[in-house]
Amino acid sequence: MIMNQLLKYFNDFCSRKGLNKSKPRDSVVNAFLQTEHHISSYELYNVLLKQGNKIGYSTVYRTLKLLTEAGIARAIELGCETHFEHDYKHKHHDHFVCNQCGAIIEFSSPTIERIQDQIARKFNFVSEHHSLIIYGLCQQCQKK
Amino acid sequence: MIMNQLLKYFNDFCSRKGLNKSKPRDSVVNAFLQTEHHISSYELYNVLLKQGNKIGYSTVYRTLKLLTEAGIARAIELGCETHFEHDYKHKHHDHFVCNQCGAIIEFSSPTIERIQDQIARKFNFVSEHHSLIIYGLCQQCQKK
DNA sequence: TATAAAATTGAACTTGACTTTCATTTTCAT
DNA sequence: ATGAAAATGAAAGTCAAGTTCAATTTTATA
Repeated sequence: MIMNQLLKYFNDFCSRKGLNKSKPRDSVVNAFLQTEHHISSYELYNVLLKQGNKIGYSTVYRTLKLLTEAGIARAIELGCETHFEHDYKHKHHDHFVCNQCGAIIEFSSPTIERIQDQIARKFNFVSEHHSLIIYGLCQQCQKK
Repeated sequence: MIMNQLLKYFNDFCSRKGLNKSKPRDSVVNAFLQTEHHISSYELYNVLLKQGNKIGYSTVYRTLKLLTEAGIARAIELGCETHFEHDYKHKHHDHFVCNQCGAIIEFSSPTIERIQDQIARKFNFVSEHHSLIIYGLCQQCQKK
């Protein structure tokens, strides 16, 4: 999806919520939409500072929360740290985490999704969402 | 496995590491071996206090780390809190977490394990361990 | 456009889990 | 028994997350 469309989508979402416009928030939204893959709130905050924005961490934090609420960002709990990635029209996926270099690699498997649903049903549990992280060694680190 | 055997196993582990014996540590080990399912370090600490033990949180924390190192306890990251469960000769399993009441329910599925290994291989990733948490509603909370 | 009410910001603070530090106490080999 | 080494636990330090509130910015209305 094109960034302008996402921007409009988010602005509409904010209007519906009765929120005012603000430059700091816009800069966070833009920076987030330009990220690839995962980013933590602190990482995004630092990206914004490096780009020369005058911004506080709270605004980054709050905007990421808004983006998540709007369905544009998706929060992933990695240990104690939350990472955010694009959600809108991106299908669910899971993650490999390299124990050596910390790389986070996405993957998705319809089979795993299906089996998880089966198991939840078997245990009379209603599955709402899930988190699967496979820890190990990425291709680069195996060579070393 | 019988508790006395686990105790011996742990004491041998400590001997090999050149650790001295200590009463506070023993009380933590005993309390942990008597738990069922998951417990956080603070929960275990409170159990010990309620039982009338004079103990500091650090000792509980350090002993759980030792137990994990020995392969008797297994650490599970649940959001920001680490829970510990019995590991020795207990097979790996995953968890449901109820979004309503917070209940943690164990399940295991050889199929899921197998497919995870397949996928890791497909992505040239060496799987060392994994964490799968399915969030949703437990049986009780569905009724409400 | 001017103004006042309402929303937003961001520095600082609070929280909660985890981890370390270090003076005191306990253990253990001699 | 005694002294070196290890263990303890109160207190302090981290780190990310979440909250507070005075100051600033935005917006609706005059």
